[in-house]
Amino acid sequence: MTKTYAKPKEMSELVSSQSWMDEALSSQDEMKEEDSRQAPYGMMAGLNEEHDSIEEEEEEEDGEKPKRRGPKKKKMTKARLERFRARRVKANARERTRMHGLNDALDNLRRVMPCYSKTQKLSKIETLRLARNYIWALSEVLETGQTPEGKGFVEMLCKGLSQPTSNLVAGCLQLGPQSLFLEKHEEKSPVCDSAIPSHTFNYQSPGLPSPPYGNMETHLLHLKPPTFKSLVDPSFGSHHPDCTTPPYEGPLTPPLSISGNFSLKQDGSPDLDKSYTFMAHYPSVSLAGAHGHTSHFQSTVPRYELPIDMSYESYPHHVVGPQLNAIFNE
DNA sequence: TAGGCCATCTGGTCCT
DNA sequence: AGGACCAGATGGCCTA
Repeated sequence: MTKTYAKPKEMSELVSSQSWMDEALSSQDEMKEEDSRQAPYGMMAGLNEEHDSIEEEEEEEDGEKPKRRGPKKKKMTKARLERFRARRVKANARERTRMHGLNDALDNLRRVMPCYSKTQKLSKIETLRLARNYIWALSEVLETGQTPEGKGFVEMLCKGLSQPTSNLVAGCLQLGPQSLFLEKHEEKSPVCDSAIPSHTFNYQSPGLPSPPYGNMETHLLHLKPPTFKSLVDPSFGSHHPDCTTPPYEGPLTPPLSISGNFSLKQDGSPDLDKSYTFMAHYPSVSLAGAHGHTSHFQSTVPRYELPIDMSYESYPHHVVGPQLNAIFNE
Protein backbone atom coordinates (compact mmCIF):
# COMPACT_ATOMS: atom_id res chain seq x y z
CA MET A 1 0.00 0.00 0.00
CA THR A 2 1.79 3.04 -1.17
CA LYS A 3 -1.06 5.41 -1.00
CA THR A 4 -0.32 8.56 0.88
CA TYR A 5 -3.02 10.45 2.58
CA ALA A 6 -3.17 14.03 3.55
CA LYS A 7 -2.22 14.82 7.08
CA PRO A 8 -5.13 15.36 9.41
CA LYS A 9 -4.58 19.07 9.53
CA GLU A 10 -4.48 19.35 5.79
CA MET A 11 -7.59 17.31 5.54
CA SER A 12 -9.47 19.49 7.96
CA GLU A 13 -8.41 22.56 6.09
CA LEU A 14 -9.51 20.97 2.92
CA VAL A 15 -12.85 20.16 4.37
CA SER A 16 -13.36 23.59 5.78
CA SER A 17 -12.60 25.15 2.45
CA GLN A 18 -15.00 22.96 0.64
CA SER A 19 -17.93 25.19 0.88
CA TRP A 20 -20.21 23.18 -1.28
CA MET A 21 -19.98 20.30 1.05
CA ASP A 22 -21.18 21.96 4.19
CA GLU A 23 -23.73 23.73 2.17
CA ALA A 24 -25.00 20.43 1.05
CA LEU A 25 -24.82 19.15 4.54
CA SER A 26 -26.39 22.21 6.01
CA SER A 27 -29.27 21.71 3.72
CA GLN A 28 -29.61 18.27 5.02
CA ASP A 29 -32.92 18.98 6.56
CA GLU A 30 -34.21 19.18 3.07
CA MET A 31 -33.21 15.63 2.44
CA LYS A 32 -36.26 13.75 3.29
CA GLU A 33 -35.69 10.63 1.33
CA GLU A 34 -34.01 7.38 2.13
CA ASP A 35 -30.42 8.46 1.96
CA SER A 36 -30.81 11.12 4.57
CA ARG A 37 -31.74 8.65 7.22
CA GLN A 38 -28.08 7.99 7.79
CA ALA A 39 -26.08 10.94 8.86
CA PRO A 40 -23.12 9.15 10.33
CA TYR A 41 -20.34 10.30 12.52
CA GLY A 42 -20.67 13.69 14.01
CA MET A 43 -19.20 15.64 11.17
CA MET A 44 -22.54 16.25 9.65
CA ALA A 45 -24.23 17.22 12.84
CA GLY A 46 -21.50 19.69 13.60
CA LEU A 47 -21.62 21.23 10.23
CA ASN A 48 -25.26 21.67 9.80
CA GLU A 49 -25.91 23.33 13.07
CA GLU A 50 -24.36 26.68 12.48
CA HIS A 51 -23.88 27.35 8.86
CA ASP A 52 -26.56 28.06 6.49
CA SER A 53 -25.22 28.82 3.10
CA ILE A 54 -28.17 30.90 2.22
CA GLU A 55 -27.47 33.15 5.18
CA GLU A 56 -23.89 33.51 4.01
CA GLU A 57 -25.14 34.74 0.73
CA GLU A 58 -27.32 37.29 2.38
CA GLU A 59 -24.53 38.59 4.56
CA GLU A 60 -22.80 40.11 1.54
CA GLU A 61 -25.61 42.47 1.12
CA ASP A 62 -25.91 43.82 4.57
CA GLY A 63 -22.59 45.51 5.04
CA GLU A 64 -22.46 45.37 8.80
CA LYS A 65 -20.69 42.09 9.23
CA PRO A 66 -17.01 41.85 8.30
CA LYS A 67 -16.37 40.27 4.98
CA ARG A 68 -15.23 36.72 5.12
CA ARG A 69 -12.02 35.64 3.53
CA GLY A 70 -11.58 32.59 1.51
CA PRO A 71 -13.66 31.12 -1.20
CA LYS A 72 -17.14 32.36 -1.43
CA LYS A 73 -19.73 29.86 -0.52
CA LYS A 74 -22.08 29.19 -3.28
CA LYS A 75 -25.69 29.11 -2.69
CA MET A 76 -27.05 25.64 -2.31
CA THR A 77 -29.76 25.82 -4.81
CA LYS A 78 -32.25 23.09 -5.19
CA ALA A 79 -30.56 22.05 -8.40
CA ARG A 80 -27.17 21.79 -6.73
CA LEU A 81 -28.63 19.86 -3.90
CA GLU A 82 -30.22 17.48 -6.32
CA ARG A 83 -26.95 17.03 -8.16
CA PHE A 84 -25.19 16.39 -4.91
CA ARG A 85 -27.72 13.83 -3.88
CA ALA A 86 -27.72 12.16 -7.26
CA ARG A 87 -23.96 11.91 -7.15
CA ARG A 88 -24.09 10.47 -3.68
CA VAL A 89 -26.77 7.95 -4.55
CA LYS A 90 -24.77 6.85 -7.56
CA ALA A 91 -21.63 6.51 -5.52
CA ASN A 92 -23.49 4.51 -2.92
CA ALA A 93 -24.76 2.13 -5.57
CA ARG A 94 -21.28 1.71 -6.98
CA GLU A 95 -19.90 1.04 -3.55
CA ARG A 96 -22.57 -1.55 -2.90
CA THR A 97 -21.78 -3.24 -6.18
CA ARG A 98 -18.12 -3.17 -5.41
CA MET A 99 -18.61 -4.73 -2.03
CA HIS A 100 -20.89 -7.37 -3.51
CA GLY A 101 -18.17 -8.23 -5.97
CA LEU A 102 -15.72 -8.49 -3.15
CA ASN A 103 -18.07 -10.74 -1.25
CA ASP A 104 -18.64 -12.91 -4.30
CA ALA A 105 -14.92 -13.35 -4.66
CA LEU A 106 -14.73 -14.24 -1.02
CA ASP A 107 -17.48 -16.79 -1.51
CA ASN A 108 -15.57 -18.33 -4.38
CA LEU A 109 -12.59 -18.52 -2.12
CA ARG A 110 -14.66 -20.22 0.55
CA ARG A 111 -15.71 -22.87 -1.93
CA VAL A 112 -12.19 -23.98 -2.60
CA MET A 113 -11.23 -24.09 1.02
CA PRO A 114 -10.78 -27.50 2.64
CA CYS A 115 -13.86 -27.00 4.73
CA TYR A 116 -16.60 -25.44 2.73
CA SER A 117 -20.01 -25.41 4.28
CA LYS A 118 -23.01 -23.54 3.09
CA THR A 119 -24.53 -23.64 6.51
CA GLN A 120 -21.52 -22.68 8.53
CA LYS A 121 -19.86 -19.96 6.58
CA LEU A 122 -16.40 -18.88 7.48
CA SER A 123 -16.14 -15.24 8.33
CA LYS A 124 -14.25 -13.01 5.96
CA ILE A 125 -11.18 -12.76 8.08
CA GLU A 126 -11.13 -16.47 8.81
CA THR A 127 -11.51 -17.25 5.13
CA LEU A 128 -8.50 -15.15 4.32
CA ARG A 129 -6.48 -16.68 7.11
CA LEU A 130 -7.37 -20.18 6.13
CA ALA A 131 -6.61 -19.44 2.49
CA ARG A 132 -3.22 -18.16 3.44
CA ASN A 133 -2.48 -21.25 5.49
CA TYR A 134 -3.84 -23.50 2.78
CA ILE A 135 -1.64 -21.99 0.11
CA TRP A 136 1.29 -22.20 2.41
CA ALA A 137 0.65 -25.83 3.31
CA LEU A 138 0.09 -26.93 -0.27
CA SER A 139 3.13 -25.07 -1.47
CA GLU A 140 5.24 -26.82 1.05
CA VAL A 141 3.84 -30.18 0.10
CA LEU A 142 4.55 -29.55 -3.54
CA GLU A 143 7.98 -28.14 -3.06
CA THR A 144 9.26 -30.59 -0.53
CA GLY A 145 7.46 -33.63 -1.80
CA GLN A 146 6.98 -34.68 1.77
CA THR A 147 3.99 -36.44 3.08
CA PRO A 148 1.82 -34.21 5.09
CA GLU A 149 0.94 -36.10 8.17
CA GLY A 150 -2.62 -35.69 9.20
CA LYS A 151 -2.26 -33.71 12.33
CA GLY A 152 0.61 -31.70 11.09
CA PHE A 153 -1.22 -30.67 8.02
CA VAL A 154 -4.26 -29.62 9.95
CA GLU A 155 -2.05 -27.71 12.30
CA MET A 156 -0.65 -25.82 9.38
CA LEU A 157 -4.12 -25.07 8.16
CA CYS A 158 -5.29 -23.93 11.55
CA LYS A 159 -2.49 -21.60 12.41
CA GLY A 160 -3.91 -18.37 13.65
CA LEU A 161 -7.49 -19.38 13.11
CA SER A 162 -10.07 -18.93 15.77
CA GLN A 163 -11.02 -21.90 17.81
CA PRO A 164 -14.38 -22.47 16.12
CA THR A 165 -12.77 -22.33 12.72
CA SER A 166 -10.02 -24.65 13.80
CA ASN A 167 -12.62 -27.06 15.02
CA LEU A 168 -14.42 -26.78 11.75
CA VAL A 169 -11.30 -27.48 9.76
CA ALA A 170 -10.36 -30.43 11.91
CA GLY A 171 -13.89 -31.71 11.70
CA CYS A 172 -14.11 -31.31 7.97
CA LEU A 173 -10.88 -33.17 7.53
CA GLN A 174 -12.29 -35.88 9.73
CA LEU A 175 -9.41 -35.87 12.07
CA GLY A 176 -10.19 -37.66 15.27
CA PRO A 177 -10.70 -35.00 17.89
CA GLN A 178 -9.08 -36.95 20.64
CA SER A 179 -5.94 -37.70 18.78
CA LEU A 180 -5.54 -34.15 17.82
CA PHE A 181 -6.29 -32.86 21.21
CA LEU A 182 -4.18 -35.25 23.17
CA GLU A 183 -1.07 -34.85 21.14
CA LYS A 184 -1.20 -31.19 20.96
CA HIS A 185 1.86 -29.09 21.12
CA GLU A 186 3.74 -28.75 24.29
CA GLU A 187 4.66 -25.31 23.18
CA LYS A 188 1.64 -23.18 23.47
CA SER A 189 1.29 -19.51 23.20
CA PRO A 190 -0.25 -17.78 26.18
CA VAL A 191 -2.93 -16.51 23.89
CA CYS A 192 -4.00 -19.96 22.93
CA ASP A 193 -3.67 -21.31 26.41
CA SER A 194 -6.21 -18.97 27.69
CA ALA A 195 -8.55 -19.85 24.93
CA ILE A 196 -9.18 -23.47 25.63
CA PRO A 197 -12.52 -24.29 27.09
CA SER A 198 -12.38 -27.55 28.91
CA HIS A 199 -15.85 -28.84 28.29
CA THR A 200 -15.47 -29.75 24.68
CA PHE A 201 -13.02 -30.75 22.07
CA ASN A 202 -11.24 -27.81 20.77
CA TYR A 203 -8.48 -27.90 18.36
CA GLN A 204 -6.14 -25.23 19.41
CA SER A 205 -4.30 -23.57 16.67
CA PRO A 206 -0.74 -23.41 17.77
CA GLY A 207 1.09 -20.36 18.74
CA LEU A 208 0.13 -17.73 16.25
CA PRO A 209 -0.78 -14.32 17.43
CA SER A 210 -3.75 -13.18 15.56
CA PRO A 211 -3.78 -10.63 14.28
CA PRO A 212 -1.23 -9.76 13.15
CA TYR A 213 0.66 -12.81 12.10
CA GLY A 214 4.12 -13.26 13.22
CA ASN A 215 6.92 -14.50 11.09
CA MET A 216 6.15 -17.72 9.30
CA GLU A 217 9.46 -19.19 10.21
CA THR A 218 8.77 -18.79 13.88
CA HIS A 219 5.50 -20.54 13.31
CA LEU A 220 7.21 -23.40 11.65
CA LEU A 221 9.47 -23.82 14.61
CA HIS A 222 6.43 -24.79 16.59
CA LEU A 223 5.68 -27.67 14.34
CA LYS A 224 6.47 -30.94 15.90
CA PRO A 225 5.94 -33.58 13.28
CA PRO A 226 9.20 -34.53 11.65
CA THR A 227 7.48 -34.18 8.35
CA PHE A 228 7.86 -30.48 8.57
CA LYS A 229 11.35 -30.31 9.91
CA SER A 230 12.52 -29.61 6.45
CA LEU A 231 10.44 -26.55 6.28
CA VAL A 232 12.59 -24.78 8.79
CA ASP A 233 15.82 -26.30 7.66
CA PRO A 234 17.83 -23.63 5.90
CA SER A 235 19.28 -26.26 3.64
CA PHE A 236 15.94 -26.53 2.03
CA GLY A 237 16.51 -23.05 0.93
CA SER A 238 14.25 -20.56 -0.52
CA HIS A 239 10.81 -21.81 -0.42
CA HIS A 240 9.13 -20.46 2.60
CA PRO A 241 6.68 -17.73 2.02
CA ASP A 242 8.19 -14.99 4.04
CA CYS A 243 11.66 -15.47 2.80
CA THR A 244 13.02 -15.60 -0.66
CA THR A 245 10.36 -17.10 -2.80
CA PRO A 246 10.03 -14.82 -5.76
CA PRO A 247 6.60 -13.38 -6.21
CA TYR A 248 4.50 -15.56 -8.38
CA GLU A 249 3.20 -13.66 -11.33
CA GLY A 250 1.97 -16.48 -13.44
CA PRO A 251 -1.53 -17.76 -13.92
CA LEU A 252 -3.61 -18.74 -11.00
CA THR A 253 -3.15 -22.15 -9.59
CA PRO A 254 -6.38 -24.06 -9.77
CA PRO A 255 -8.15 -24.81 -6.58
CA LEU A 256 -6.83 -27.86 -4.94
CA SER A 257 -9.40 -28.92 -2.44
CA ILE A 258 -8.87 -31.40 0.28
CA SER A 259 -12.42 -32.35 0.71
CA GLY A 260 -12.29 -34.99 3.31
CA ASN A 261 -11.77 -37.83 0.91
CA PHE A 262 -9.94 -40.14 3.16
CA SER A 263 -9.06 -43.66 2.42
CA LEU A 264 -11.59 -45.94 3.92
CA LYS A 265 -11.01 -49.11 5.76
CA GLN A 266 -12.93 -52.16 4.79
CA ASP A 267 -15.58 -51.40 7.36
CA GLY A 268 -16.08 -48.06 5.81
CA SER A 269 -14.51 -45.99 8.53
CA PRO A 270 -11.91 -43.49 7.59
CA ASP A 271 -8.39 -44.79 7.60
CA LEU A 272 -6.49 -42.04 9.24
CA ASP A 273 -3.19 -43.67 8.50
CA LYS A 274 -3.83 -43.02 4.87
CA SER A 275 -5.45 -39.74 5.42
CA TYR A 276 -5.12 -36.75 3.25
CA THR A 277 -5.53 -38.33 -0.03
CA PHE A 278 -5.80 -35.21 -2.02
CA MET A 279 -8.86 -34.60 -4.02
CA ALA A 280 -7.95 -32.19 -6.71
CA HIS A 281 -10.54 -30.22 -8.54
CA TYR A 282 -8.86 -29.46 -11.75
CA PRO A 283 -10.47 -28.16 -14.84
CA SER A 284 -10.54 -30.90 -17.38
CA VAL A 285 -9.03 -28.87 -20.16
CA SER A 286 -5.74 -28.25 -18.54
CA LEU A 287 -5.48 -31.81 -17.40
CA ALA A 288 -6.26 -33.28 -20.74
CA GLY A 289 -3.65 -31.07 -22.22
CA ALA A 290 -1.08 -31.86 -19.67
CA HIS A 291 -1.64 -35.46 -19.03
CA GLY A 292 -3.92 -36.96 -21.59
CA HIS A 293 -7.00 -38.33 -19.96
CA THR A 294 -5.44 -39.78 -16.95
CA SER A 295 -6.72 -38.40 -13.78
CA HIS A 296 -4.00 -39.66 -11.56
CA PHE A 297 -1.28 -37.52 -10.31
CA GLN A 298 1.95 -39.37 -10.85
CA SER A 299 5.08 -37.43 -10.87
CA THR A 300 7.70 -36.11 -8.57
CA VAL A 301 5.30 -36.52 -5.74
CA PRO A 302 4.29 -40.09 -6.35
CA ARG A 303 2.93 -40.60 -2.92
CA TYR A 304 -0.06 -38.51 -3.64
CA GLU A 305 -2.75 -39.75 -5.82
CA LEU A 306 -4.88 -36.95 -6.99
CA PRO A 307 -8.08 -38.19 -8.48
CA ILE A 308 -9.52 -35.55 -10.70
CA ASP A 309 -12.96 -34.34 -10.03
CA MET A 310 -14.15 -33.48 -13.50
CA SER A 311 -17.37 -32.14 -12.16
CA TYR A 312 -15.77 -29.12 -10.75
CA GLU A 313 -17.09 -26.23 -12.67
CA SER A 314 -16.77 -23.06 -10.78
CA TYR A 315 -13.16 -22.37 -11.48
CA PRO A 316 -12.98 -20.27 -14.58
CA HIS A 317 -9.31 -20.41 -15.40
CA HIS A 318 -8.24 -23.48 -17.24
CA VAL A 319 -4.75 -23.13 -16.18
CA VAL A 320 -2.42 -24.71 -13.77
CA GLY A 321 0.24 -23.02 -11.77
CA PRO A 322 3.86 -23.33 -12.67
CA GLN A 323 4.61 -25.90 -10.05
CA LEU A 324 1.86 -28.20 -11.15
CA ASN A 325 2.66 -27.58 -14.76
CA ALA A 326 6.19 -28.67 -14.16
CA ILE A 327 4.96 -31.81 -12.53
CA PHE A 328 2.42 -32.63 -15.18
CA ASN A 329 4.79 -32.07 -18.02
CA GLU A 330 7.49 -34.31 -16.74
C1' DT B 1 -26.52 -7.94 27.25
C1' DA B 2 -21.98 -7.72 25.28
C1' DG B 3 -19.36 -8.83 21.49
C1' DG B 4 -18.62 -10.39 16.76
C1' DC B 5 -19.77 -9.95 12.12
C1' DC B 6 -21.77 -7.71 8.44
C1' DA B 7 -23.92 -4.27 5.09
C1' DT B 8 -24.26 0.26 4.08
C1' DC B 9 -23.30 5.17 3.87
C1' DT B 10 -19.96 8.54 3.61
C1' DG B 11 -15.98 11.62 2.60
C1' DG B 12 -11.14 11.61 1.29
C1' DT B 13 -7.63 10.35 -1.94
C1' DC B 14 -5.79 8.66 -6.11
C1' DC B 15 -6.09 7.64 -10.90
C1' DT B 16 -7.65 7.94 -15.68
C1' DA C 1 -14.93 15.15 -13.68
C1' DG C 2 -15.98 10.83 -12.42
C1' DG C 3 -14.86 6.23 -10.93
C1' DA C 4 -12.25 3.09 -7.86
C1' DC C 5 -10.57 2.29 -3.59
C1' DC C 6 -10.24 2.94 1.24
C1' DA C 7 -11.36 3.44 6.07
C1' DG C 8 -14.42 5.30 9.69
C1' DA C 9 -19.04 5.36 11.54
C1' DT C 10 -23.32 3.33 12.33
C1' DG C 11 -26.97 0.16 13.06
C1' DG C 12 -28.88 -4.53 12.56
C1' DC C 13 -28.61 -9.36 13.43
C1' DC C 14 -27.04 -13.28 15.84
C1' DT C 15 -25.05 -15.94 19.52
C1' DA C 16 -22.93 -17.16 23.91
